[in-house]
Parts: sequence; C-alpha cells; structure tokens
Amino acid sequence: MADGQLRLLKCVADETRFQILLTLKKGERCVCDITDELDKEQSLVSHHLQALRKCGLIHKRREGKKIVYQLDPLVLEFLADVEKLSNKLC
Amino acid sequence: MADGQLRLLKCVADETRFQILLTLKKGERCVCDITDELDKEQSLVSHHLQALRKCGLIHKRREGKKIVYQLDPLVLEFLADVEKLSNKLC
DNA sequence: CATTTATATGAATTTGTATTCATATTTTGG
DNA sequence: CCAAAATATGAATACAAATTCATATAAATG
Repeated sequence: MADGQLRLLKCVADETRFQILLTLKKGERCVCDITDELDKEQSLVSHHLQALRKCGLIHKRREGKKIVYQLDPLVLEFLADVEKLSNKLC
Repeated sequence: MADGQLRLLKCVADETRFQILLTLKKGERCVCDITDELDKEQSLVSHHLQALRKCGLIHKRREGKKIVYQLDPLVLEFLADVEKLSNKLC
C-alpha cells in the first residue's frame, strides 16, 4: 500500500535522477543531451533513465537515431510540491 | 538551491523514516510507542527521529519522563501529494 | 539520593545502491 | 550491406547510509 509511495520516493531521492528530472522539466531531451548537460557518463545516465522509467516518471520515444525522454506531466506538480515544502521548512 | 529539496527527499525516502512519518500522521507519539508500533530497535528509531528532526519534518517536546514527537503540519500535505502521485502513476 | 525508566549517541558493521567499465544492441546514413 | 552513432545492459567495484551494539545522559520516582 504505502509500498509504491516508498518506491517512488526512493527513485526521486537520488542526486543524479533528481537532476535528470530537473533537466527534463525544461523540456524533452535525448540521452546525449542529458549526458552533456549533467556532465556524467553515458552509461550512468542510461541506468538512471531506466530506473525513472520503471517508476513511470518519464517516457521515451525514438526520434531518428536518438531516443528522446520526457517527463510525465504528473511529475511537474510533484516537483512543485517538493520545492514548496523545502522552501517552507526551517 | 535544489540542494535542500534533495536533502528533504532523501530524508523521507527511507523505509523506517517513512513509517515513522505515517505513524505520526495518526497523532503524536513518544519514542517507545513508535518503537513498539514499528517493532524496531529503540536506538534505530532514535537515530531516525534525529534525522527527521534535522530536516524540520518533526518536532519534539518533553512530557514527564517521555519525549513526544509530532509531525510538522506541512508534512501532512506533502504526504498527501506523494500518495496522490503514487496512485496516479501506472 | 539512588535507582529505574526513557531516550540519545558514537563507533563498528552490514547492506543497499550508485558508479564504472567493458561490451552488446539498434538504427541510420553512406 | 557496412560502419558509425546512439543507447542499453551486466557484472565488478566503490560508497553511502542503515542497522546494531554498547554505553551515555537525563529526568522522575520511591
């Protein structure tokens, strides 16, 4: 029951994955663009993209030889919720 | 900037700490009550309570020989947000 | 005031997960 | 078709954080 909630939180609460989400918040991106923006290894980004996708937080589609990832719209609200709480606390 | 947000997420995204929050959602509790409800070691619960407090998610006060913890009201909304997202996804 | 009860703390260990590295897969463009 | 570009995958390693254990602290009660 609260199990899915924890899985979700664990997925978001990683620095690299959180950064990916913030990047995708600005608009859809292919893997290499994300890799460049975050200055991380390609395989690392790829691993995290899979994790985010498994949780349903992002979606992918092929575009030519690239694969483009985009945020699930619901995540936008959630990121706003997190920001709001973070600002209000302390 | 997004640093506080990550700290917050990491704090919530632990099974034991998340369970503590869910317990406190039902009402304020002393350490031993939480320990009993979750069936965890006292020192473990104590460690996690400190972590939650450091993030401002819970507050404590002494009551006789016991110490009572309670949820910060802002956390209630946030837990609802998490539940909402979790339900909507997939 | 000593003892007991309740909680906190620190260090040691364990465990889970992120990162890296090497390589596989897939598609496109020549 | 072949080679190159883009992404994915699996296993090995490195790291961070959770748990445990032993003990300290603090307050209340007889």
